[in-house]
Amino acid sequence: MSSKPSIPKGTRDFLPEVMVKRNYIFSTIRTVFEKYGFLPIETPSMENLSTLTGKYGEEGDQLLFKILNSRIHESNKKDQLRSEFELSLEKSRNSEILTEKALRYDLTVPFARFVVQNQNELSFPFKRYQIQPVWRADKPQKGRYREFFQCDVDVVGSDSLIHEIELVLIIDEVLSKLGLTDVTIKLNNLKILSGIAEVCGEKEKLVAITVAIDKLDKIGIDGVIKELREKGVSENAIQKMDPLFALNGSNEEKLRSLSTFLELSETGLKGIEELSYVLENVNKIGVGKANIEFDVTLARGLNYYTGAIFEVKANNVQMGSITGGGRYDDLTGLFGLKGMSGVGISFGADRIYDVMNELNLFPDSVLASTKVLFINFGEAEQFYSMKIASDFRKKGIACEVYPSSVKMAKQMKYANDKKVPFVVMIGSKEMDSGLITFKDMNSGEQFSGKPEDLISRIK
RNA sequence: GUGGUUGUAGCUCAGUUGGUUAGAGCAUCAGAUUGUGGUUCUGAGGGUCGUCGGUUCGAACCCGAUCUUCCACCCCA
Repeated sequence: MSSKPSIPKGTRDFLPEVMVKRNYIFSTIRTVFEKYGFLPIETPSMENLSTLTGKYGEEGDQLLFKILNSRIHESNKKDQLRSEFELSLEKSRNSEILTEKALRYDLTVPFARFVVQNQNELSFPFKRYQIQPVWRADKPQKGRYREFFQCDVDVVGSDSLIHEIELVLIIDEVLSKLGLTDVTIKLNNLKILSGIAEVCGEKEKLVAITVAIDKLDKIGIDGVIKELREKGVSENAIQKMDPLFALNGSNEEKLRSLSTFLELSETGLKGIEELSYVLENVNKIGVGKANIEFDVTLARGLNYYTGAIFEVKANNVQMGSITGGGRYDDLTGLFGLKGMSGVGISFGADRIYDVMNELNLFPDSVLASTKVLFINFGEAEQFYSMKIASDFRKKGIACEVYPSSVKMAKQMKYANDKKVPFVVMIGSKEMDSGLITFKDMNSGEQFSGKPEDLISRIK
């Protein structure tokens, strides 16, 4: 029996009205990326499972969309398939006989794979951008989809902090171009977090510690301490961490008190130095309205970051981070290419869309693709209009001729609904005089003149 | 994955202890206005009440399952 067709949970169809707005976001981002010298690449939707597993931590592995191997019903190893499947029911495991491919989880790890694989074609430092969908087998919520677009910029083969500085400038420029001015760019450095763990004498508990203090905002000091205890962090270490929770003041003040805290950790001090350098120089160059904040509690779970960590939050909107990233010193090392430091960020296009939609930040002009609509008064008038429309298009003006000579109110309404700014009327009067009548739909004013008069008005 | 929540017209939502033909606003379409939209007036169309099953003389309403939405945890764009 036929039931309504549907699409998988967490995926969406995009109607034209939505697509125009999405494309506005993509093209804004792309334009900025290119202005900073980044070049586009694409990689396949699916990667070998072995490329992805183990790169995102245990949680990440669970969120991979694995692809079942094709034609297993034709296999002559059915016993092996059965026993592997039985084992998979008991615990998470990857068995190549069952699944050897997965949809990509992000764009960074496939990029590292790409760099290693194509290293002889690339010249370093290599700056690339990549705008493609990624997939996560997460439980969907608001702002959390199973298929969504990431817009990544990364540079590999350079450990210069100039890139960290430029990434902050890129974030600022993209978001202010989109009208997202009330945002906070949070910065931290993994070396600072390592230093903290070191000073507390719990170096090997780094992940547990960072994950716990990341939740400070949410669960408070007591909650963090409780979680630290549960994770087996010693009382002594927890006590030592106390000053961290009291950090406040300007970025400089926070860094100063932290450098005292970290004075015995070479790594920690290096982190402070890097972060100070980035903050100082970003300030010198200057950004728009974005707040830039050093946040010690900012810890991203990804276990490949080694230096700078970035995260961007839109203020006054209930939405997770809209951009995130960091520096990874040895991601290509996992694929056999040592000594290639990389750093990059990723804009979450779908979340940016949701935030912009909620705050009504899409300009009307985004929706107005057609600049001129020619009213259709009949066949002779229609072809006369089409000739002029053709001239307009040669001048780069998007226009259309209404397809049939239905009553004018309907044609006007079409222009109005589509937010077309100018309507041209050519009836027998205009055909005789060689002039055209055109109306400015915003002001309601109507003029008579040559086609060039309208063109100059539009430009 | 665990726990909870939601679903009624294209959209936002009413719908009484279970009781004739399920309503409103907005949107759509038609007319008032045969060369003038966005304002106004009149009218019309549009629903298997998420889906499947159960209880009942009778279900939008009660029960079960399933899907979906949103929320918390986990994690994250």
